[in-house]
Amino acid sequence: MPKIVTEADRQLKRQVILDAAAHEIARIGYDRANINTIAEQAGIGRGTIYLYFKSKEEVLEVLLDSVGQLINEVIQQSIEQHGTWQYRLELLAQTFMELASDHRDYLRVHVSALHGVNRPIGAPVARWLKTTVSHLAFAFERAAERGQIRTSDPFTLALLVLAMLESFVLLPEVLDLPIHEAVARSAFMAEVLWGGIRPLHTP
Amino acid sequence: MPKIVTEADRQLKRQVILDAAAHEIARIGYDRANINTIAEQAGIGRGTIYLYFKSKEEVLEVLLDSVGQLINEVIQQSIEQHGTWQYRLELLAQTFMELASDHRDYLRVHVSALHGVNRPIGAPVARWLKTTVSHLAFAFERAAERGQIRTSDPFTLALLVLAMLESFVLLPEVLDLPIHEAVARSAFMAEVLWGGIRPLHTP
Amino acid sequence: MPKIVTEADRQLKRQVILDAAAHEIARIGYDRANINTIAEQAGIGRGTIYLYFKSKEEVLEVLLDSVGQLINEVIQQSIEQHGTWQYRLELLAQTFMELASDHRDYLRVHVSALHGVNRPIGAPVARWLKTTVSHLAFAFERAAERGQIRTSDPFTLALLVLAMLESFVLLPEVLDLPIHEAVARSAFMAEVLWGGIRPLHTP
Amino acid sequence: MPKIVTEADRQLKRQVILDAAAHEIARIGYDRANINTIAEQAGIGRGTIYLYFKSKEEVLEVLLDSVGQLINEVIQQSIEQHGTWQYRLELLAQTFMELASDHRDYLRVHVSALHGVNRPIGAPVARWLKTTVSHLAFAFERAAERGQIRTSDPFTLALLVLAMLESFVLLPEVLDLPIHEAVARSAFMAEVLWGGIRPLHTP
DNA sequence: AATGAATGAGCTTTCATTCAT
DNA sequence: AATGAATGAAAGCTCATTCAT
Repeated sequence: MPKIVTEADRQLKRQVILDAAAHEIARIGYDRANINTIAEQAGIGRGTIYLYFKSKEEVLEVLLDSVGQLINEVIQQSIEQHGTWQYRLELLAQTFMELASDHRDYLRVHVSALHGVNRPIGAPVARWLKTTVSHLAFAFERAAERGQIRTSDPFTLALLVLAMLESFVLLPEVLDLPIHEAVARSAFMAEVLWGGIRPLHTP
Repeated sequence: MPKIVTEADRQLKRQVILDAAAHEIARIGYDRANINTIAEQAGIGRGTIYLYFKSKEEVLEVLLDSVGQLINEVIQQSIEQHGTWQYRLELLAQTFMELASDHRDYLRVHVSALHGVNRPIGAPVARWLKTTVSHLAFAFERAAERGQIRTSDPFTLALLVLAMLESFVLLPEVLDLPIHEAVARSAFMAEVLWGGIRPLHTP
Repeated sequence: MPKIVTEADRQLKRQVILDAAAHEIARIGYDRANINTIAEQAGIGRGTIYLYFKSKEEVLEVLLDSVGQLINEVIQQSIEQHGTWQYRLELLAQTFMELASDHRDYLRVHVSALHGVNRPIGAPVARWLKTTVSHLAFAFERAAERGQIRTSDPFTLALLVLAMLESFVLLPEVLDLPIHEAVARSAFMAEVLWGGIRPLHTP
Repeated sequence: MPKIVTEADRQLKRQVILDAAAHEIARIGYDRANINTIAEQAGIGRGTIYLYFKSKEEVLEVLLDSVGQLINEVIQQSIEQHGTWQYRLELLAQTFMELASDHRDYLRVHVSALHGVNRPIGAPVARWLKTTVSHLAFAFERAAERGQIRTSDPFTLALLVLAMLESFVLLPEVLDLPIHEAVARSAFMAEVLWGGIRPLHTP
């Protein structure tokens, strides 16, 4: 009888590989990240990676899709909340920061790919950006229609919000902040943003 | 008899090389950018590059320093203006957009290196960020002291402003805008930002 | 309780593996033939092959021995016939063609290994060639002594005959002939050959 | 000034590489032949080969085209001779043998590729075979029309002749003959062949 | 000063073979 | 007995850098 490997086992090992890959790519970038090193860090043989992924490129694609989904979920949950948009923005900033803290390597890879140059490999993240900006812009547009926020350009606003969020992933590295400090900063970010879009009559 | 090459000639050719390098790196990234292709685009021989730069890495370093200075000048000139901070922010956004439009390749390389992963090569841009954030934060702090703007965290505010500015390098890819449209978007950005930091008593 | 596997069962499964191997090797050659693909085509697991053969190399060896024996039998039966040598040659050509048609993959592998380069793996076929040429040469020598054919160099004649026969394995590929046409061609081959060695006084 | 390398220099070094490749491929076959070893035998660095050939596959293609041309020249010169066809066939056999002796590695590669299995890489030689068989068949057809030889199937006859010639590349390995002996054998081959196709009225 | 031919380290990927189940 | 997941040696190829000219 063959060794029995369930689909769950496969997914588990895929995750181990993805984690190792995220670590390496976050450290030295996709091009320099070495399949051999990734395998070592994943505690498996070099060839084993190719039983789980078609190529090095596919590892990155799955990685990016995975983190893209994570981010989308955070955004979705935040902006679908009941309550004021001030509150929603605070929540968005905070949960995004927590995500970045929990999955630091993944976020680094994501941001790196997003702002990275136009290699074919950047395409998936570019698509992600367009989609996510659109969703966010739509939410802003509805909010503006209802007088909950005030904006003349929901699309660009959405891009700005995403840019702010993603730039905060850089914070820990640049400022060497402990995590609770960074969370506090995210609150400030939400505050500035809210100031920029709140309806004039709000206090 | 050796050909006489003045320092000005050297600087000129260095610039030609840097332009070619910026083009290639903006296109496919530092790691994939090919010294041979860069030499061809610069119209010189492959080995000649090494008479002007120690290594491929040095080319990038000089490139990044160069664009870093360009950005600093734009920022400096904008925030040192006379007039309201609302005006200064508008000017900053606009001139930055013009810079991004005039030196698109350079800016792409800059943003890519800034958000890129932690390779040794990223260090120069990280230093640039710390310095520039500090300068900007200092200006915001002074402005806050004078009641020209309202902020509780000048440092983070500075980071937010830079994040907004740099995010606009993505605009062409995301929105496919003609340049005058993009400039208009920058005005919107300044508007939101100003809304977020203007003193409460301002109109 | 171990499954009981008789020697006959073993031989049967060995044959299945050999067939699959012949198919793959005939298609893309020994070096590129993939153990995994062979196993799939044989309808067994990858590791199972190693219960029946020591290595990939051994599979080829057995394959070559097997087809070598097949050919020898055809040759033996033809030249041991009663009747004129003209008849025997015709029969040889025809039955060889039928063999090539019935076991096309096996013959392709055989010819490929025979004319292939001097890898250790070619040794078995080289031995086969020496032996078979010798047998055929011996028969020609006896026939010459009895005046049934006329030749000054039975050994080289034997080599020529084998070369002609084997070259006909190329026929389908070169001429895209249907099988009965190819058989007709084999008759022509026998005719030319007979013309070259028949005693002068024969009609 | 760059190092000046003339086209003649290039061709010379290409030839050195081809010779080394022919040696290795004749020894262990195309698939096992190692670019590294070939480079070593050619006395150059590993990467240098790729300055002269696009890929390992191209090396083989050029190699095969080159030997194909050599063979074609020998055939052409022989069958265009004045004199009887008996003489032409003798000449053909002899000059072919000399070719095989002068360029043993090249001929081994040629024959190996010709009888090798249907890898994409075999296509060039298959084309060569079709063309060359056609040419030869055409010559035989004309000769038959003029009553110089007697054959009912020029095409198959041409294939037979080529098969005989190529089979003699195996001679050294099978018989371990010194070269003059091998040439003598080629005379025998021509003799048998001539016997098989000479017009009935010839002596 | 300028060149581009030459180099070899280092990369991704394949695949015969092993072995726990 | 049978399996297929796991392995790592080995291969082709790219490219930053050197250096003879």
